Amino acid sequence: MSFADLGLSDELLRAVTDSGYTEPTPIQRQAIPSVLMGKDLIGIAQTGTGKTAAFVLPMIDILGEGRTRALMPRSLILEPTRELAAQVAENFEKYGTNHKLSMALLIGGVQMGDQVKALEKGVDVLIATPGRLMDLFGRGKILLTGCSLLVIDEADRMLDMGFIPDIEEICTKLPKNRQTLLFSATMPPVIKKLADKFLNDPKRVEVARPASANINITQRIVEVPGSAFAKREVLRMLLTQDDVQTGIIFCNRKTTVRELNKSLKKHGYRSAEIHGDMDQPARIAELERFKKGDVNILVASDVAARGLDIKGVSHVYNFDAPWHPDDYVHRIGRTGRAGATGIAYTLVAPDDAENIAEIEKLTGHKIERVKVAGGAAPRDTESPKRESGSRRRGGRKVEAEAEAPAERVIEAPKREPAPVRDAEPRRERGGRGRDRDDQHAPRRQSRAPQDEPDDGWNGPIPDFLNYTLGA
DNA sequence: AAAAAAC
Repeated sequence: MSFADLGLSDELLRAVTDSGYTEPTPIQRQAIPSVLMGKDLIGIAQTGTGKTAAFVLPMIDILGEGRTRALMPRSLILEPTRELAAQVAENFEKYGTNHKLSMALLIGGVQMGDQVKALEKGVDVLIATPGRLMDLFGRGKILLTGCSLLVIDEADRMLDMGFIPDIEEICTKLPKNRQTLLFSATMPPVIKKLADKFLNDPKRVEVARPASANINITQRIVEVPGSAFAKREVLRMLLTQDDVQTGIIFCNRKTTVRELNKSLKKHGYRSAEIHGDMDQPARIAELERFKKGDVNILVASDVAARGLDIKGVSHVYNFDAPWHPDDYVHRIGRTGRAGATGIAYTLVAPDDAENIAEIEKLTGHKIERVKVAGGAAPRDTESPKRESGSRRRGGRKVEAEAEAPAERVIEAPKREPAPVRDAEPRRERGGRGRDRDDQHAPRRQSRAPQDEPDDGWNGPIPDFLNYTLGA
């Protein structure tokens, strides 16, 4: 089965081929022909399954066929987050290169001016988050009566975020006689009711949850003490031990994201951060730095957990075990994409045990526990020669994975001794090749005293390093 | 409990 068998136009097939895709995914195979026939659709699927192309491709052909000059928007795609909306827009550009479709990306956090201008010129596709769409609608800038095609993406996420009333209201502003596609990873009753209300005899398409099915992702749990300080130590061990090309580290809180990123940068890692307290341009900029490879580590809140498609993410770290098991599935799904392999570590403090039980119940399998061996390393290595910078960053395996097959042991990287705590963090004395970091100097000046523990080895050796951790 | 989303 190839894309050519799905009934798509030649121009579209060319764009797909040029993008490097040869074979449709299961959801694309099932959904595309029926969407092309104008049927309503419920897709039980999440990103990573090829869901986006499953609606973008047929939409491009549908809109391309009925082309008159678009005076009013002819289709609307609703997304829960700005990032996802932007990503769908990218898909339209990529696959729509051979069509002359116009679109408007209507998301918050950015100036309204350009969006209004696009709307005034007339567009074929609106890609929007609910808030900004409602805002623009309220200001009389959009007429939705020409939208005969509606996509509600990530409906369960919309529910989580309290968008369902907005969605319902938006639905009533669209013509009754339209085609509606609804995608959701799960089908809670509220979503089922929404579908019953706004879809007409939909075709139902379901594909396996990638998390339970994706054998490309190696999942591991590392048990750690509860403190953020200890977690950061273990995380750095893991980053050093593995050859982390591109990694995303998820935290449960925005404050943790900020603290961790700051800490990693202090330790010489090239990292960026993304969370909802940053304005949109900053989010885009950080994401871009990560995508381009200016940095290889992205510290993120759950704003980045779902749907973000970044190529070549080799590692995902859950700095905190996520509150909801679904989020675990989404987070680790940032790696192991498109047939690649990936590794997902979850740091589990005593408090996180409950969350882990939920996760294992959901995914249906027990996650392998690995140990971080702190051993006697810190004291043994008390040699002033051991300067640390390049070693930590090198990404070489500190320790071959020598261990009993049943139980992997991760050795603590050798480190410099812990001298008396001094006010001036010692790596700023130079000699560690961190000149590049000097551009961050202004930020250092404003360092708050409570940031001190970030400095890891300026303080006393943490007790936990003298034990073997793990189950 | 957290994060997200309009200004």
